Amino acid sequence: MPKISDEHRAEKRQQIIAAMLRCVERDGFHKTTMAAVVEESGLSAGSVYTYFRGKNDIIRAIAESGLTGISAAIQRLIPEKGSDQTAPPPEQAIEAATQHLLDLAEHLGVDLPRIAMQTWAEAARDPEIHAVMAPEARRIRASWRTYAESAIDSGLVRSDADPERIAMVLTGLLPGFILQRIMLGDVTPKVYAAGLADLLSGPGVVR
Amino acid sequence: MPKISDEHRAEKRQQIIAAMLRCVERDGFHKTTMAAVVEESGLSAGSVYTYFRGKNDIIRAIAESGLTGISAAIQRLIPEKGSDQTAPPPEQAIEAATQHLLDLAEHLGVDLPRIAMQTWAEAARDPEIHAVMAPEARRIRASWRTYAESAIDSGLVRSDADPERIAMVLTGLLPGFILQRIMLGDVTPKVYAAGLADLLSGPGVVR
DNA sequence: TCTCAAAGAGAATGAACATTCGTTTTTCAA
DNA sequence: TTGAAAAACGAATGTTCATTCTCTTTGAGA
Repeated sequence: MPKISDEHRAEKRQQIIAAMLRCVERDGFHKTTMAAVVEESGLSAGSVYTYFRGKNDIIRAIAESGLTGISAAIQRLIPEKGSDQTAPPPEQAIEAATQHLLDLAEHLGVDLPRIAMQTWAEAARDPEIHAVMAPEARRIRASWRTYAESAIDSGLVRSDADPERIAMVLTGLLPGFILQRIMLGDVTPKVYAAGLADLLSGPGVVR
Repeated sequence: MPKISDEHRAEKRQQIIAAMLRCVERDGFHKTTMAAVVEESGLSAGSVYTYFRGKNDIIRAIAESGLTGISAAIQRLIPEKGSDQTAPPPEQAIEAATQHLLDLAEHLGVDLPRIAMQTWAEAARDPEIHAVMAPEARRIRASWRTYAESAIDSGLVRSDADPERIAMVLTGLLPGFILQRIMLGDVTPKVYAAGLADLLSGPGVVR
């Protein structure tokens, strides 16, 4: 009985997802046709439908895998609890996070900013997509919160600061980076981080 | 010859745009049907098509009016050139800008964050929409840049800081606010600004 | 080697949708 | 009041698209 292994099944699903990602980059979710996904994947219509229940099922899969890994990348910036290492300053943390985003995009061979935009738009209108994406958003916020606590402990931020609020601001900087990449195309992790450093250094005297 | 005045024409167009905005809030651009816009507007299909060439034409009109007024609102935060007034600190500027966004949404009676998300997604995939939206994005950046220059002059930011970089960060905070409103729903202008204030105050000693 | 269940293919199907078109209603200059 | 031109209407149209269905191929186990 020729039955595909779970492994092969996962591979094929990935192949289809990758095909749809390439389409979504160009056309967004609702302007990509299944015919385009079929062609891009190199499979046939019938075949695609044996791996996914339908178009919405592929969209859900993309939303789920979405920005997975961003929260983990932020976690890595945070020194172990109880270690004597100090947290990096916020501008370094933001540079690392945005750079990680670009590296991830290059690794996947997709235009991550454009795809992120499409999935956020989908989350904004479809409660089901919102539900699958919200946990990662919460994880990203939580990672920044842990970072903020660590930054407070390290003396980088005043001790009576509220880590959750700080996490909101740091979380907010990422979509701002992505949107400006799309709309203006000129931001890079380095200059973005430098801007934050300028802002953070306050009215410090020059040299 | 019964011909509609330009004024009446503009009113009708506005009525149709408002109807489509209500649809887009729920369904996004490509899942709202013209039938839905027709019903929501209270007009007939034929009538809608005498005011707009087609669906894309309405989308373009929405993208054009988009976030108009945000850059102007930011401009208002900046003291007159040569005046002896000092610029507000960044956290106050961000609070005012985000609050203005929410006020504008309430005034228009629409869910501006959701609609902004949809238009950005559209800009990310359609060069024509990108082209009509980019100028306002540039204006917003330019307004923040002028603010940054003013903040430097006022001694709020170190004098060797680069105003363009600072503008990138401040510009980036707005979409970050909007996305977190959609995904997590908990940010408000006050707490967002307070988070920025915490971050900006650096390792200051408490009291 | 043979069998048969499952995978793959791609044409066919039917629903959904944007737009048009023929008709009716409204408006206003004469 | 009237007539003609424009606006409004909404059923009809033709296309596009997701999904299904039937047929063919594949390959693991007997």
